[in-house]
Parts: sequence; C-alpha cells; structure tokens
Amino acid sequence: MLDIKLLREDPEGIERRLKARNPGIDISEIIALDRRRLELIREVEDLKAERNRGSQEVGRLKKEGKDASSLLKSLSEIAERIDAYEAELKEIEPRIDDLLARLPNLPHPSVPVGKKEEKVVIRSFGEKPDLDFPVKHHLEIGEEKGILDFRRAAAIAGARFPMYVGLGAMLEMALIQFMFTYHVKNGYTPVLPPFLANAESFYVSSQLPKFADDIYHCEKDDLYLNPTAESLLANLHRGEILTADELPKYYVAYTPCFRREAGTYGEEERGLIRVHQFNKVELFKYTTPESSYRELDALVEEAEGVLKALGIHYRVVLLPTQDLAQQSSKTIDIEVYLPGQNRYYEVSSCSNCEEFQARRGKVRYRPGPKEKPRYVHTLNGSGVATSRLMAAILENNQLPDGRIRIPEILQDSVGAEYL
RNA sequence: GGAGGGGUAGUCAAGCGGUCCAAGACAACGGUUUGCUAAACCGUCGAGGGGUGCAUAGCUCCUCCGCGGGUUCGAAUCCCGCCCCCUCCGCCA
Repeated sequence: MLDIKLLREDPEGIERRLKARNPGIDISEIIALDRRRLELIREVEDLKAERNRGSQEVGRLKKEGKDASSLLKSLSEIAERIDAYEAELKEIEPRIDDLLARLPNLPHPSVPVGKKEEKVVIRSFGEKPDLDFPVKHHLEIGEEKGILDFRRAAAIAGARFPMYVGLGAMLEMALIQFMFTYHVKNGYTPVLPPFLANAESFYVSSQLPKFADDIYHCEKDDLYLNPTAESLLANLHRGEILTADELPKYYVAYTPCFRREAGTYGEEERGLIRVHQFNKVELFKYTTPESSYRELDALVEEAEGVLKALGIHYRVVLLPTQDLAQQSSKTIDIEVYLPGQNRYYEVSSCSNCEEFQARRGKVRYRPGPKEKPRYVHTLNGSGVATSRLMAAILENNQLPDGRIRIPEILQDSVGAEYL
C-alpha cells in the first residue's frame, strides 16, 4: 500500500514511476476521490466540533435546571448534516482504499525499466553441467527410481500434486531439514506458522485482493491455504510498534505452499516445475528503512548459501520493473539450471517490499524513546523452494550409469549415497 | 457446538449516559538531589487523520476504550451482530 500523501504531493511523478511497472496505471480517479474526501472531512470535523461544544452546553444547562430545548433542536439538525456527509464518506473511502490497494509499490531506482526479458544476470555459481550422455528429465528419473508417483497422487488429489515415495520422500525431508537448520544457524528465528490464514493476512502481504483466484479458499471457515509463508510471516507483528533494538528481526519458516495455478501450463512445466503443492523454506526480515537494501543483498547471499552447500550451479538475476510482484520495490531471483530441459528455473525470489506491507499491517518501530513510530521495511526470500530444487538435484546429479548422486551433506539423513 | 467470565493506552488497572479532553500505578524518558549505584522528588510520557507551517517543530480540530452496526443532542458506558482469550460441559484425531 502506498502512502496516499505521496499521490497528493506528486501525482505526475508517482504515476510515471508506476507506469514503468505497468503502462496501464492511471491514478486520476484516486486523486479525484481523495480531493472530495478531504473536503468532506473538513466539513464533518467543523460540524463535529460545533456539536461537541453544544452537547457540553446541554449538559451544563440541564445540571442547572435550565431549558435546553432550542439548543437541542439545532444540535439535532447538525447531527443530521453530519450523517449526510458521513454517508458520502463511507461510500467514497472504500473505493479509495480498493483502488489504492491495487496499485503496486514504487520500484527502486536500481531496478531496470522494462519487460520480463530485460532481466539482468548479476552473477553465477559453478558451471553448467556438461553431461556427455543422454540426459533425462526429472519425471523420467522419478518414475524409474520409484521416488515420484504423480499417477497415484492424481487419484488422491488430482493432477499436478506431487507424491514423494521411498528415498524420494527421504531426500525431500532431508532438504527441508537441511535448509531450515542452515538458516537457523545463520541467526534466523525458526517458525512453524499456521498453514491456513484469514483474508486480512493475505491482504496485508498483498496476495489479496489481486490474486484471489490463485489461492485455495475454504468457504466454510473463510480461510485460505498458504501459498507462500511470506504471507504468514508478514503478519507476525501485525499492529505492533517494535522498539529500535528489536530490529532487525530474522525469521525462517517451513511450510507447504498451495497454489491453484489457474491458467495454462506449458509442456516445459511438466513434473515438479509447477505444482499445486510444494515445500518451501522461507526467509523473512523486518528491518529499518536505512538498512533494508543491505539486508536484501545479505538475504540473497544467505539463500545462495544453501545451493552452494548442495553444489548446484545457479545464477542470480535482477528482475526488471514489469516483472516485479505488486508489493516489491526490488526483486533478485536465484535460478537453477535444469539440464533435462536446458533451462533455468527460479528457486528463490528475494524482495524488498520497503514499507508496502508494513503500512498495510501497521507494523512500525520507534527509532528512539521520544520519537514517532515509523513503518519498518519487510523483506522476503525463499531459502529455497524445493520441488524445483529436487528436480535440479535429480537432473544435475545424474551419472552415465543412470544413478543419481545425493549431495554429500544430505547423504547421512537420506541414508544413501546414490538413488 | 453449549454455559459462564473477560477484552480500556507499552504493561497492570479504574470508570458502566454529560466534569472522560480516559483516573491511578508500573515501565520508559528528561531533570533535581547525589562519592558511585540505588532511593526520593519534579516533569514528560498512546495512535491515526484534518487545518496551518519548510517542517517527522509548534498551535488547533476530529477520531480511536476487541471489531462492526444501532439508540441519543451526547456512548468506554445502553442495545444488536461478530471475533479473540479464560473456565467448565459435549464431541473428536
């Protein structure tokens, strides 16, 4: 959520910056409604001041046993006028809120302006594996080894739900446990949050109102299934005023993530690439505005640490304006390479949302004892998402003889060296 | 799901139609005193929004007592609906 004061002060400048993300953005309706809103507030507040003075006078007159009937009559007229103005306000304010809630965050100046394709590769780790034998797709590997069973999962839940079996299940659990512990050792507070959450929570993190169709919804209880722990962790301090010495706060959560993925899938998204349910270890930071970009860089490095430890080749890319999620000012993705398809896939997306989510969730901190509360900055990043990480391991670590080498640090917990 | 109790500022807590512009205490902060620490004393001390300011400074107005409605000239206080917490009962992995 942007501060409406920014729109008032510099509507052209703000609109120009937002158009870099989405050329279709037009803030003129918000500006017009807001102008009317301010007029109404002025009227209402003047009237209320008058009413309050009058009401006190009524109390005084009654105490003295005097007649207050003419004053009461004029006050009741004022009350009617207040009602009329407030009725209009009540109609206008939700419209402003809704329009404002749909505007994206302002992009950071360091973000390249442009479409998806304009993303910039910042750095990479390791080499593209050069496999001199016919490489298999992870689906094929999964079936051969009996560690992935999409067919039976489909009978249980439907298409595009994964089921890990045997060493596949062991490997998935080992990955989760390894990543979770890795970040805890780096100073993150471990959290296992609820996996369902209410609408308010998704509004704060900004999945709602825009992405209602992409989240599973339990009608009866009006709860949503977690699509990313970002949504949950962004609500951990809702409505709180933190003290300066509490910041920065680092959280790591493990959750399954559920996504409806309504729309079309391409052939290249078969298997574990795009599924309705996957496991993710999520990193989340609450920081001061001054430190948030330093913290973003650190966040990316911490996520990279996981892939380095697993020995997987990846690259780090800076997303351009038109590829940013609504709440993000700047996003850096980590992509792993899948030799089975000769393509890179995102396994981590690290964003600085600045105060966009904090404003919605009213998460603030007090810089000093006497100072006014300010909004914190929130950052999130996958650390990382498995399913895709699993696919990467299966495809990158295949050997000419058909075996799959399990990354060394996981061998003990999986209980095997090869699949 | 049922019955009862409760939700007031950072924390505790009073108030139950008009002097509430929400008491008081604790914590915090500033100061006085002080060999140091502590104590004592004095002062400051919630949030959001509007107006006026270069101002996140002052001044001023409005709103907020779990959330949303209603009654009233006037609601923390009365009425209705909902949410959350506690105790007990029922059901259940």
